[in-house]
Amino acid sequence: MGRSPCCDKDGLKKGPWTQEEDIKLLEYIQLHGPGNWRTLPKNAGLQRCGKSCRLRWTNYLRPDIKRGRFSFEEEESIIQLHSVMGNKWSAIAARLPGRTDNEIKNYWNTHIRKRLIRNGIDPVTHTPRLDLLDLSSLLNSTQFNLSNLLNLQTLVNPDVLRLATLLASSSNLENHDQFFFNDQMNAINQTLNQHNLPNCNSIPTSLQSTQLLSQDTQSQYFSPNLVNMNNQIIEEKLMHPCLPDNHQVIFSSQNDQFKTLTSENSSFTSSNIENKFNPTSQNFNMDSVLSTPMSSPTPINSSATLVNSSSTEDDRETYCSNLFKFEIPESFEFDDFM
DNA sequence: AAACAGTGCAACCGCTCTGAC
DNA sequence: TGTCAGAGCGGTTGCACTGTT
Repeated sequence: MGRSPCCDKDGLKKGPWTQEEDIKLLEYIQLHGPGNWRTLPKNAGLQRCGKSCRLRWTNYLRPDIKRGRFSFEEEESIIQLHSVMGNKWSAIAARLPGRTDNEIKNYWNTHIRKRLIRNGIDPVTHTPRLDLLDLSSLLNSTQFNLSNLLNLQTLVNPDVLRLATLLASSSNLENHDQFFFNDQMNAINQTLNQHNLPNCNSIPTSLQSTQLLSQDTQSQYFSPNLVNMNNQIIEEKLMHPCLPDNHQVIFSSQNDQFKTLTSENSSFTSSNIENKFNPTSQNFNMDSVLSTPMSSPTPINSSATLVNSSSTEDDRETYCSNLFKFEIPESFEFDDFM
């Protein structure tokens, strides 16, 4: 059973490639182009398996390969894409110019996966492991009674999420933090599911609540063009079980696309109503929601550490850990919030 | 300083899948 | 329909480097 090997392995070299071998392979491919890997080694004068040549080319010698450390943006993209695609490394690599599937896979296994685990996030499901979450400290706080909260099923969805939203927005989360915040939102929904509560996916909508956004802020988010474009884009109140009456959503009636808060370089559209409020949807982009400047009606401290693309491994670790530590100030009245 | 353990990464292996013929 | 080459994937190996004892 099984197919014959791609080439006769006897006498073929294995292990690290030498500079001479690289030059031979490069020169041959420059003349004839990549492909026909079975005959390539012989024609190029290489004592290598065709597959080895192909891997050497695709993973190292290709001119568009980007070497060096992954930037934070790349890392963030990998996590985001992995949450959607799983271990489809080539598909992920196709969206990261200059990076190979093997490189991404290695980086995932040696860095990202470990970091997610350390920070209580399941690297497979991308949902925080609630048993490890510091959110438990919040739930166990003297001002927070989970059982009381769970009895208020009509309020729990939008308001718990509003609380999380407030915490996040007041933390001035930047792009890096927002991605992990997205995972936390999933965890909250997971908690609701565990208690047989309706899963509320109204996070983007909650962020647009008129309770949270001043008129000025709203006009800042939604350009006049968006609103007045021949009445093709309208403001509409969607019927959603999680939404209080004053929650509003803006979407285009022309192409049935949801228009949400846009940051300077990202916007979120969705092709149908169902996806509009589903943060786990492939089309959902938490960045576009959370990266928008927002007023913070309840100043709450956060220990989230801002990290830029040149941050160190320790920095990333710090912000990952701190992201799960919502610090509730003494002055914060949970009863008032509820 | 030496031995050892841990880590990161390039490369490989064995297998499956896909598309062309 | 079967065969084959190429592509892709998960897992593993080997080695260099670094940190710890």
